[in-house]
Amino acid sequence: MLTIGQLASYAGVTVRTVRHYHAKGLLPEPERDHSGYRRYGAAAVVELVRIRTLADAGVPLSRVRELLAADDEEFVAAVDDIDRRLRAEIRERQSHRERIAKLAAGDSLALPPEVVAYVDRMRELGFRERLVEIERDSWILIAAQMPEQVGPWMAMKRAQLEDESLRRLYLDVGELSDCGPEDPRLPVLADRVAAFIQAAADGAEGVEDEHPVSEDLVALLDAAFVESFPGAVRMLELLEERGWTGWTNIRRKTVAPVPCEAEL
Amino acid sequence: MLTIGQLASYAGVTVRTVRHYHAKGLLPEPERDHSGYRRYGAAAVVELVRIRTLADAGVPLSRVRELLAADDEEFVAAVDDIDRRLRAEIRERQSHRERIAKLAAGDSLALPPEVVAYVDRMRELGFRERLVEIERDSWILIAAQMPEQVGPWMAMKRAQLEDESLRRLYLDVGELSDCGPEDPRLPVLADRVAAFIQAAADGAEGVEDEHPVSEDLVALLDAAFVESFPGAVRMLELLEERGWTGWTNIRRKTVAPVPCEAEL
DNA sequence: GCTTGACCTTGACGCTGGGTCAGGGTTGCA
DNA sequence: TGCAACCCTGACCCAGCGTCAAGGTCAAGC
Repeated sequence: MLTIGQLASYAGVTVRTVRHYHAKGLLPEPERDHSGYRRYGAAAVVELVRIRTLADAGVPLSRVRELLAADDEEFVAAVDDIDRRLRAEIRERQSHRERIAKLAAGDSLALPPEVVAYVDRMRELGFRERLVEIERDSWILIAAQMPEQVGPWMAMKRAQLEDESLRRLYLDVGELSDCGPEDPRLPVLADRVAAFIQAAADGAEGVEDEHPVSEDLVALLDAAFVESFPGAVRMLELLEERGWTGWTNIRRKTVAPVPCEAEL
Repeated sequence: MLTIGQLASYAGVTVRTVRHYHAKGLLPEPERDHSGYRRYGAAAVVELVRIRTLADAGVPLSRVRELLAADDEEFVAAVDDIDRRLRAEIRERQSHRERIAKLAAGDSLALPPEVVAYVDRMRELGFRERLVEIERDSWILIAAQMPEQVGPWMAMKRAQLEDESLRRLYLDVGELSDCGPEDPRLPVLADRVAAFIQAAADGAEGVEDEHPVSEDLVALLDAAFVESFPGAVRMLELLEERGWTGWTNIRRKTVAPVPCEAEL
């Protein structure tokens, strides 16, 4: 008669494993001797080896019992199923390998390469670091929501960067990073932004947005802007005074009807 | 300000996942509002997307924090490490696929093909099913302990099967499957076995065992024999009377010196 | 007879990455 | 005012054991 340790060593597994198989009902609990020790016969070794043969071939323990009792046809069907699972797991790891290799190859985290090029160009052109960061983070958010739009949109942005006057305006927006809410540069900047938007709007009257972005995303990007710049809230107020609302997607303010006292 | 559900949906994960990341310290716990709800800013979405980017590339959560904070060099080293793990996992599944395919191709469980051929031949020759089974189980045990020995040894056993007189003896051993301990066929069979072993021993005087088997394994195989046949114990006794001990590996009995009364 | 070390016993927690209740409070809209 | 849709914490669940804790048992050596 064998003790659990002997059984385990014959089958090349640990004692814990044997007990685990008992608990799972894979291997029947044997008789106990007078002191409560489990005592096994040779047949238990055979059973255990058969279980390990399946387990070592990637069969989940939950299916081992079924396979041990299966006839040929059931066995082949079950094996088919398990093989499918194995292939799926392999494909998964392979796609993981590809993704992680791309990350290591220099993609900044969560950023498509076009965006990396864009923020690099911003740095070259001397944009304030804070502005570059908010831009990068914004694109992380955009890429997460609508990855297919990033490519064409990015091309447009890059072109804007190379436009002298626009770039100068945008460079100055970077000064927001050290403007408090009362900074005298804010109204000046708001004027320039409003003028630019007005010109753009005039030039594109009736033209739909090229890059339709959900309200939610716009709100999120505006929030990111506000979180990043201390002067951002004041800037939004100044733009409202000038008839514009929002930042990410600046629009003409629709004048909300002020309720008359009579209506209250 | 975002609720946890909004944050989760921006990042394409479940609420449970966000809370899990809080618990693991991957994502900092945000402020709570007056009713205890978590309130997130846009920066949290960015962080969460970055975490998911790594997780989706197969980075274990336990290493995500490290990678988010890593410089380029550390990042590449960590990625190398993770890629190694992924490759190892892929190799593992591939070997699982091969093994399970072999099992489905007809290998009886845990049996090398030579052994399958051997037990099939036993059935063809009309051996008792019980004997075939104990033979098969014995080979499962042997293959588990010393797989490399199975091939050559099996060749020898197959040759023995084709030896007329030996086969007849072995066929009759199969009758043990319905012999009680007092069956009159037992002494006759024991005589025949003893005679055969004697002859074999005479022919191989001084020759070492071709197939050295550990004492433990021999004991295990003997135990399997005893478990399978009700008459096995009696058979062993009869062989002892004839000067032999054991079954799997029958040897001349070394006569233990009987203690004289004077010595007690 | 006593000690020591190697076994054995049950019970419980740990790992991964969340899923899925349970039992309760909050918010927002009709 | 009610209802659906959120939110909260706490807890158990999956696989396949590893590992510790706290205690009982066995064989051997002194």
